[in-house]
Amino acid sequence: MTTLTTSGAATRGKLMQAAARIVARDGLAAATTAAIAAEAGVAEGTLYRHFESKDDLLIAAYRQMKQEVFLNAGAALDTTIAPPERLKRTWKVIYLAYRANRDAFAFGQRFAESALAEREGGEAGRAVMRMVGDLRKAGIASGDFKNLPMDLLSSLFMAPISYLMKSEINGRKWTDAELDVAATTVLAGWRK
Amino acid sequence: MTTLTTSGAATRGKLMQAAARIVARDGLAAATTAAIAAEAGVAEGTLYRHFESKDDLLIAAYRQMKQEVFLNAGAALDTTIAPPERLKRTWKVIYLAYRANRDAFAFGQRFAESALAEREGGEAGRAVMRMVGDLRKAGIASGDFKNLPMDLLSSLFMAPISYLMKSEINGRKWTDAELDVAATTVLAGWRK
DNA sequence: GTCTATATTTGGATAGAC
DNA sequence: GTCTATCCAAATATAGAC
Repeated sequence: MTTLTTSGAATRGKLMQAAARIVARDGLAAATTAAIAAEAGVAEGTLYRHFESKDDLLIAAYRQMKQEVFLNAGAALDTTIAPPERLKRTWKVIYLAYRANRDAFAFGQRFAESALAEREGGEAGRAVMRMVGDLRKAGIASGDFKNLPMDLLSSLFMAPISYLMKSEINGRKWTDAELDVAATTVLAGWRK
Repeated sequence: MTTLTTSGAATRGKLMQAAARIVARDGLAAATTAAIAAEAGVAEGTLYRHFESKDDLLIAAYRQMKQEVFLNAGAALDTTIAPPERLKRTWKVIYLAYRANRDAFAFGQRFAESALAEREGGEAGRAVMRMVGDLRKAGIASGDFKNLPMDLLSSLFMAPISYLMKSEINGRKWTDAELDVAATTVLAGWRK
């Protein structure tokens, strides 16, 4: 069994959530150590018991968020469906995962455009690449997709997710039909 | 004729360029007043003779950059071409405009993800909207495009520009054929 | 592990000479 | 209009009691 001092791990999680929430709401510059600690309901000094620096905290929060979104989305997928339809469904599942957690998305966007992203190393993006790679392989084997490079397909896949979500954060709620247009557009790019 | 004290306007421009360059290279957090002044080759205090605050300087730089890219791109367009082909060419012209000035693009991305973007008000995006609106109208009139909302079309148009340019900044050079795939994908989304 | 100070640095912005 | 010098506030990180 674990020890009774489980509060440590809980505090770590609270700090990551607090940081993500502040970045999503008010931007990276607003995520000061004081603000993060206050939002998490702990003292400022406590932060340094769990992370070596503020940057380390943000990087950890980013990796965890990415993993959650893409692991959950990947698990919900039926690999027996034909690649074209599967591509569209995958696209939509990921979109809806972000919609269900806008803060995670907004945090990710802001983090990715910061200088911290370079320090992160790109490990967080690996889950995406694996998912795109699987889809691509299946679609080429079935003769449905063009044999295009992974990174191009990945860009065409993620780009509308990002742009449509940005609009949602600014108050635009896309209808299901509009999301279908976007998913179909992605498919058109991949299709032979 | 203008007066002889033309150096004022020149200094203003140097400050905006310096700020954009630093943000593009090292991120928003690196664009301190000290760093901007040093990069521009002027004293820190001089900045406040030309802008009320650092934020005002960044907002001015952002607006000017957006205007330049989209005015130049729009001017290069032949409105007699049929909408589908015109859409693809417009997409490519804007892409190449950003490629020719990666710093402008990187600066724009980082600025747009900062809290400053809210203060900017969205004026910078109006040039894009007008261009998309013109294209959309022509394509619907000719029966080539679906009657979809402006903001959806605009998102589908800009999204791959953004994602492909991000890759280029990380060292990936897209071939002309690959750019054509992206432009054709956008067209597929718009097309009836 | 968490808290309450506190040390130290750096940031944005201003004052006043030239 | 520009520079040098400086003020003041805020931010990261640490020390030490509980």
